Amino acid sequence: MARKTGSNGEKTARDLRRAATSLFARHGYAAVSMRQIAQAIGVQAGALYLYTPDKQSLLADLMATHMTELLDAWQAEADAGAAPEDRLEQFVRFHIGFHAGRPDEVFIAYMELRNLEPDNLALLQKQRRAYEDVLEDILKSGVAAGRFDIPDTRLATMALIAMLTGVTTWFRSGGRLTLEEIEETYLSMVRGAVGLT
Amino acid sequence: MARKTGSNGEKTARDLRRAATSLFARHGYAAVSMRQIAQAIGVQAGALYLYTPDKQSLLADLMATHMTELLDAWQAEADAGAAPEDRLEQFVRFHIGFHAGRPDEVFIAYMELRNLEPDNLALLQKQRRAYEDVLEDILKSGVAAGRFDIPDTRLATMALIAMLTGVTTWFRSGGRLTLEEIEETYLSMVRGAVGLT
DNA sequence: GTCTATATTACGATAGAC
DNA sequence: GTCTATCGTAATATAGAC
Repeated sequence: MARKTGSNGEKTARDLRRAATSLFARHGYAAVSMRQIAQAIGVQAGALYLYTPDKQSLLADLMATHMTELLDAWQAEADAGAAPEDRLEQFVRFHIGFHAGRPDEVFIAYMELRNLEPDNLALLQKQRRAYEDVLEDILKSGVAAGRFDIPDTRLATMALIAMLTGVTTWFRSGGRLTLEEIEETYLSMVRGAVGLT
Repeated sequence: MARKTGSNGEKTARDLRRAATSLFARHGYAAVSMRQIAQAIGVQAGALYLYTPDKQSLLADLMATHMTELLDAWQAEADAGAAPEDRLEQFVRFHIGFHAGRPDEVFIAYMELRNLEPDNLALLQKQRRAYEDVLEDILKSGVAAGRFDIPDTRLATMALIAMLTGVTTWFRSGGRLTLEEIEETYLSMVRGAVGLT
């Protein structure tokens, strides 16, 4: 009971982020008004400005938070000492699992880059690049160990991330395939694509 | 000289489509105003309504035209009688080549679905599905012929199209790699992913 | 912390002159 | 075919009461 009666700030702050994430993903940042967000959480539009200095900062914060969580989650479970093929498998499972559980955040992180102002865009591109480098490092180590057959690790990185991230555009929990089945299929395609026998 | 002096309608109509395509791709449909489009082609905002009944129709028309051109272009060069692995190669080269030459249209076709009104969305999803079926038919024929090793052709279709379309997000003519080099690399990754030896 | 009220600006679309 | 002018609406953001 850290908060006073009638004071709802922390809950409203959480609701705001959740509502904005959902609305931005569904309709796009530019198409969503502050009034819509306010209505979704049951406050007046003016009250939103207690929690964010402006609409742009809200978008930038949602995107940066998502990328930070992504990078932290990987750091927490990565095993840098494992063999390249095992690290690749771990990455594929991690990427699909993490992204499938956050379809709205992923959608925003990929679709709303163009609505970020320059400073915010620069930060996000740095974070994306750091995540791409995670996979590229794995591919490089596999090539160095003679386990992977990849002419250009940068190109393969972009290709594989695009393939894996695409899952979020059509995956729905409870659909035709379980996440485990999808992971298996994608893993075998990724293995084939990098030339693992 | 089919047109009268001082009459510029056909050129303006072309300019309108080109400017709208560029602006929608760069900033997003919802973020672009009719005034911006008008300014880009040097007319007043009101004049745009001589060429489109409204902003939504303009978007829907651009997207449907792109998909129609994509499907027609494939029909014009597809060789349905060839062996599965040859048809797959042809599709990969076609897809990369066609999409790399139209980055703005591709961007819009994938990003602005959520801004289409229901009737327009239904048409576009039908067209997308038809294009996805092109690849899935190839994969199915390869599986039937014992040439491809694919547990789920629908899943593989979505994965491969996501991978191939991703090229447009970073490919720039004159960059580090030529389109031919990219085609070769992607082709070898696709071959591996479908289990072609 | 949330409210009402409002300043300011911009939007999509239309009317009618030329 | 394009213009100017404008209607009606809605946007972001702020001010100040409670």
